[in-house]
Amino acid sequence: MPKETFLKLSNEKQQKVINSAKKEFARVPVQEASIKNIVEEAGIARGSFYQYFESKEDLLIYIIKENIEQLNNKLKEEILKKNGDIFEIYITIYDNMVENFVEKDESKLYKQIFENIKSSDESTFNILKENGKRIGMADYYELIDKTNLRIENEREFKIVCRMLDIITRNAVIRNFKKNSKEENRKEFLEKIDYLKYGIVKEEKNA
Amino acid sequence: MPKETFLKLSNEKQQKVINSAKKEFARVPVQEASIKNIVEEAGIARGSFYQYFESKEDLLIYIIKENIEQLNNKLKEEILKKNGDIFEIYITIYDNMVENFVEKDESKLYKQIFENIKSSDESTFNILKENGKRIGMADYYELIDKTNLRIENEREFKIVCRMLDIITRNAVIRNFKKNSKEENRKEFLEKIDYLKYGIVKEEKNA
DNA sequence: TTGACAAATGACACTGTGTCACATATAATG
DNA sequence: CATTATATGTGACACAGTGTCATTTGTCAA
Repeated sequence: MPKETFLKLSNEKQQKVINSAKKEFARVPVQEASIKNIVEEAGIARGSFYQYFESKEDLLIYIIKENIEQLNNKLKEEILKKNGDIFEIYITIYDNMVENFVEKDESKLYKQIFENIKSSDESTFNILKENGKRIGMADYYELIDKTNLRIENEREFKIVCRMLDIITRNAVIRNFKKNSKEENRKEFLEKIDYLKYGIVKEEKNA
Repeated sequence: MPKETFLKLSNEKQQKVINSAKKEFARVPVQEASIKNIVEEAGIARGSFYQYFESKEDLLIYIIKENIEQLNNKLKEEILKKNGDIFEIYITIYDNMVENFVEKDESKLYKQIFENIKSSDESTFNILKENGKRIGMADYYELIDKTNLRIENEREFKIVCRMLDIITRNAVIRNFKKNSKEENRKEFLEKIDYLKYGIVKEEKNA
């Protein structure tokens, strides 16, 4: 979180800093982003930056946090509407992510963020984990209808969620590269279909 | 590739550079690795580094290249033994990767490399793509027995391969974090099982 | 008006980068 | 062997960016 010094600033000045930062974070991955560029563009002194934020990561998180939280809230609602169908839930997550991150003005900013998520990050918004709780399907165990699923316990549920997570994340990221939104969505649905019914034709013990 | 200046060096001196570099690349991700540390540890002048290599990435690729190529050759052989069973092939890839990268002395070096692969990298060894050809299952289309698979054409085959790729890569990476090799392998096999037979119990049109 | 506290500033010391003119080896030639 | 040519090694240099901190500037209450 920004220090209170920043929050006390006039909206106008805050916005100037935020905008410069968005521009810089859209240009290169966080690690390469330069505080120098941000302060120069915003017209503030180098020292001020450190009076406002702990680090550039602190600033980036602040910038995207609201967006992510909005999305999470929307998703929570949507999830309830899906009557426990885990596949429909992940399709909803996919659609909302594409809508929120790929099709917006800030697409370039999110392109940088998404494309630089490490394979080893289990949560897509790992960057937000310092908030305490990470967003994970695992919390929704009770909500999911497992009647017709080969899921016997919470451990198996988590494994399935991890698979769906990375397949979904990967499918979303494809949208930042290839531009045919329809083609990408079709491919994602095919992947979900494979996950549902398997790649093998015959029934397991046929 | 290193410049020929480097290749002309005595084995001893080459090794000194390689070892310092390995140490540095095991410490931090490539982007953070410092050429200063490498030259200081190796006892060569700063200018010499640039006479030997284009960049630190150039050096890193040189270091891991042999290892990767060895693994690839071994895998090519193994793949032929699997009689076109794509799932057995991916299990072989998994086992070989774990053996080659996780259980070796250079485990820390590969931990840095693997954990910092970006989600957007389609090929696990994207870093090697400048060699021209990337390693991809897609090339093995003809080799795979598709009799009992829900794969009608090359496009669908590629989709399946991409799913298997990221699930496998992710499972390998888990081994750098959690240490129970057995538990990780069991979980990977369960994922493959889900991919084969589906998460849903009933047959598709049941 | 003064004093006290908060905020802003940019010079400073650091760390690391890539380059280049020069020094030093090594090989080739008469 | 001396001389020239060529390849290799070197570290000082100019840059670019970092985080800090003593000092200046602004604000508001007494």
